[in-house]
Amino acid sequence: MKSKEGFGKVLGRLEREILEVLWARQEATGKAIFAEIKSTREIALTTVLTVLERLWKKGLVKKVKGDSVYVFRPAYTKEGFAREVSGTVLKGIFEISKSGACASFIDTLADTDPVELDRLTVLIENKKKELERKR
Amino acid sequence: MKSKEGFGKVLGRLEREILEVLWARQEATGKAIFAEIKSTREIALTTVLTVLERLWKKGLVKKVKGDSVYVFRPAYTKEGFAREVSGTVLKGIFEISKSGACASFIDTLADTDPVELDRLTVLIENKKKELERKR
DNA sequence: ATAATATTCGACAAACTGTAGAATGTCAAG
DNA sequence: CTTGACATTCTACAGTTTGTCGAATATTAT
Repeated sequence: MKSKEGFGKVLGRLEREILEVLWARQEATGKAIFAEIKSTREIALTTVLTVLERLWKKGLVKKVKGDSVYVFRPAYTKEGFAREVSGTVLKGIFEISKSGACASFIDTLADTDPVELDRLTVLIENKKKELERKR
Repeated sequence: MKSKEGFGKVLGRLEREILEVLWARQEATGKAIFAEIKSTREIALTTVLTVLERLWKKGLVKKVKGDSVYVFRPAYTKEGFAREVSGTVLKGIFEISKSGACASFIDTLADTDPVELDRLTVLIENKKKELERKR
């Protein structure tokens, strides 16, 4: 299966770069973010500002007036964001095939970081207990 | 977190509908697919044909000349497709946050179908054994 | 060869993302 | 209060993706 860009692309390249900067710094001005990205590749300040604005409209970053300049912050932690997004995506994929998605999940995890398998076992146990308590 | 359309949208609405028809039928002519979708909502034959063509270009369906008419087939099983796609998506999300994605995976699964938790435990055990064998 | 059918082409609209210059707003120093 | 310097927003365009079809072309059957 090819598909150049990959399916379920979650964010655009620049959007992603910006969020990564914000997650690393907790908060930053548009200019600071611009500077950091600029150190990597050619880009205009307004480009960064525009995308920040879009991220704000999407509710992914917060914008607060600081000392005469707006300061941006991520609206979600990396973990929270990954959680939300994968929740959405997985729900969609489960609709297509739960078993396929499960298999792939384990494969991908094992591929990426086998140690996580143990942690996952624990998560499952906890979840089971949690479900039982509710019952 | 809002985001009207959900992140990681895997396929467009019509693309998805068409694939679902194909997965259900194994194979079908464009016309047959058109008829099925038409029974649900107003749509033109060429619209369906065009999207079938695009799915073919993406490598998601096969197109074979049958008895004077092209017959389409899914290029992947539902399971295989879900597997591929979730592999891609998850790899991307893991890059953002493995723990977040794992947590969400368990949550979503427990939400959708708690019984699967046990099956997942088995999958993990098998995967661990497989990894050990390789070592 | 004609009429009926099937298939492909070309187009347009609406989102989404990247890109950035132009216009406008703000605020402090003179 | 006017002028700069800097900050922010506006407007615009290009490229991609998906949905949508009519028109043109090709194929088949009569």
